[in-house]
Amino acid sequence: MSFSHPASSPNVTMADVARIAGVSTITVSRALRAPQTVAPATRERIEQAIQQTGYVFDSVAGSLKSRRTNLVLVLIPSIMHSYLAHMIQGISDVISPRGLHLVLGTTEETPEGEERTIRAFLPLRPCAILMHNTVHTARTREELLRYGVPLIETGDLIAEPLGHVVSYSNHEAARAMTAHLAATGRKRIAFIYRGPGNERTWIRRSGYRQALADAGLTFAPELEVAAEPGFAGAATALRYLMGLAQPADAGFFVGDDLAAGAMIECQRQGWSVPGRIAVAAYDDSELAAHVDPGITSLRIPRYELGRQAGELLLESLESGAPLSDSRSIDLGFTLNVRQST
Amino acid sequence: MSFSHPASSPNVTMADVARIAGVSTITVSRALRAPQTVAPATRERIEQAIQQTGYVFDSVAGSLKSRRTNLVLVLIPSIMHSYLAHMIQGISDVISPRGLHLVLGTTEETPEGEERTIRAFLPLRPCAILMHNTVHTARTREELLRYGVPLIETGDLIAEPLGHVVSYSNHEAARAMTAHLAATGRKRIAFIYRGPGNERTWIRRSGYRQALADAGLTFAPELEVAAEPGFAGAATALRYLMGLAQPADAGFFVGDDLAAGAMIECQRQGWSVPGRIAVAAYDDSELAAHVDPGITSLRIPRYELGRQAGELLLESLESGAPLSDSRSIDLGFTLNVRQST
DNA sequence: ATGAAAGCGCTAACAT
DNA sequence: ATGTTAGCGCTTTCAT
Repeated sequence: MSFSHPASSPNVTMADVARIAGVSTITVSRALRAPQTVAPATRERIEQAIQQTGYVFDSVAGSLKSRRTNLVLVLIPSIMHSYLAHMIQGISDVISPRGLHLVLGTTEETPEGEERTIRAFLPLRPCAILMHNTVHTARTREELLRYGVPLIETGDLIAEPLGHVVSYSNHEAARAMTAHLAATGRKRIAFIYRGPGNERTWIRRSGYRQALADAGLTFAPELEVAAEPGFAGAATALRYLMGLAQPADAGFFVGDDLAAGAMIECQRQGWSVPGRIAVAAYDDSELAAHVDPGITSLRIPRYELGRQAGELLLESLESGAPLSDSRSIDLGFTLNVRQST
Repeated sequence: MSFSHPASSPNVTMADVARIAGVSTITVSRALRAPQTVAPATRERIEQAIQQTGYVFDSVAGSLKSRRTNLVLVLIPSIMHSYLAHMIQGISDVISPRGLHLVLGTTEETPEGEERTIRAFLPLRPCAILMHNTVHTARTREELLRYGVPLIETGDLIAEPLGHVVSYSNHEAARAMTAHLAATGRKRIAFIYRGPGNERTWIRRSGYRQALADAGLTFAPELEVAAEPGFAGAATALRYLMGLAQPADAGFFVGDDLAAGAMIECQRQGWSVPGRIAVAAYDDSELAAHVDPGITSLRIPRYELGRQAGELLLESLESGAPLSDSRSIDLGFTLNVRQST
């Protein structure tokens, strides 16, 4: 597509500012980037020239020569996943004060979508890349490693990351919750996830299965249910589970709002919680804490995940350490037991 | 800050590709941007050279020469406001296929924050700017107009926009809901907003007050309450309203999740809804529709707001029309009446 | 503390 | 359909 709209019309350049201030362009450049290296009096004249002309620095030109942008690419499955908002805010809070900007891309939940998105974004020359995903195509892995900027993966603690990892263990979190349900005497614990599920879903499911095995409970395939998104999906899944020959006595709802939908359905049907069925949620929310009965949930430190990822990114940029010596940070999770279990 | 990390190491340039393909750089450039203007055989050789070298286009250099970036600046109050996610997704869905990238900035809810953010982002030379805000400092207005790219404001239909407007009327929406409450016989209608409130809050309040006047109800200052954020804030506000000498008989909850918090408190206190008090929400949500009783809410077309803003932005970029001939699009709202009123 | 020269990797403008 | 020339606005490098 060709845009006839100029980014900015007859423009004031650094050269103009320099001329007015009676210095060379490089001095203006230094006054902007490292003020302390320019004499106060000179700086003053430059400031005035900038005010007078309304000069706006052009980082496109700056980046071309310096071979360094201030763009951080953040790749997420979808913007609509509200649970990512906290993480993104965490990233933003850390990088913005350092002059870095956040460019948002979505992967549509698939490695292929991620590959397309990355290919579309690399021409921007981001100075770092953060991905809420740990499963990539071979080409993506290769292209990212070749590109050579700091890489951070979030989403799960993985064995062979591309670069840094900041996360918690999905497997352990799901296992801990399932173990809690088993410890409170539940025998028919269902695992309800938002279909069609992604890599993290399967990891969580493996934690669930492991906890069942640990507790000596028999694994029942009919208790693993892919729910349609939304409250209605949760309700449908729950009705199915309660209608089984051997009904579920606990539901572990893995995904945005699934547990809330289930609670509403229990109320509607008159199924007492936790009397008839225990309800547990993967992700904590204000709702989970405030409804009556409160919903037992896993608290994932989403904001902190973003903050730490941002910090790590800044450190990496400053140290210039090679991708190969990467760090893996485990931020853990908390099991908030409430009245629903 | 100085980063020693190169955005990309010893790089393949267009000149390298051109040499290998046996053409000039401009031909490679054309093959990438307008393939149909290059002979198929030539194109083929260029493709191969790109594959072979792993060449990645550098849009920093491209933008410098063409004076045109593909960055769209999207300014929002805060990333944590989940109701904006739909709008941002709408924008993204429209602009991504056209090769534009979304850069996210936050204004911290104040015109001064917005001014700082814009100043920090203008050096990126975004090709368009979208703001979920209609109140700007004088300097911001001046800087944006001078900068000269297409501008879109969302958040409210305003009389004197900087550029285009895509929104609905906050005043009319609040008025319609309040009128509905009055029409169903409520006399003591409370207006509960998330404190400290922003420009949109006051506009909505003016709609509320207008509807009261229209219905011949006396305005009661004690019925306008700034709630603390979160469910607890809504509960506190509600208890206050019910404890008044003349208690409220309807609550219009204006802000994220306030209504849900109120419903929970009603349940806890045993206040029947809508018998003892009617509950209405400014913003529709899945929760509002599914809880029992369902919550009467205003549906704001958030995704569509983003989509249309994106479309308008693309049109503006293509037409190159001056900022002055801007459009104002009213997407309206819907009043979803449910059992809570 | 400041400057001169060179050039980053592309694309506009004008050929042919 | 393809090429030549020039230069976008900065920063690097090397001087002074």
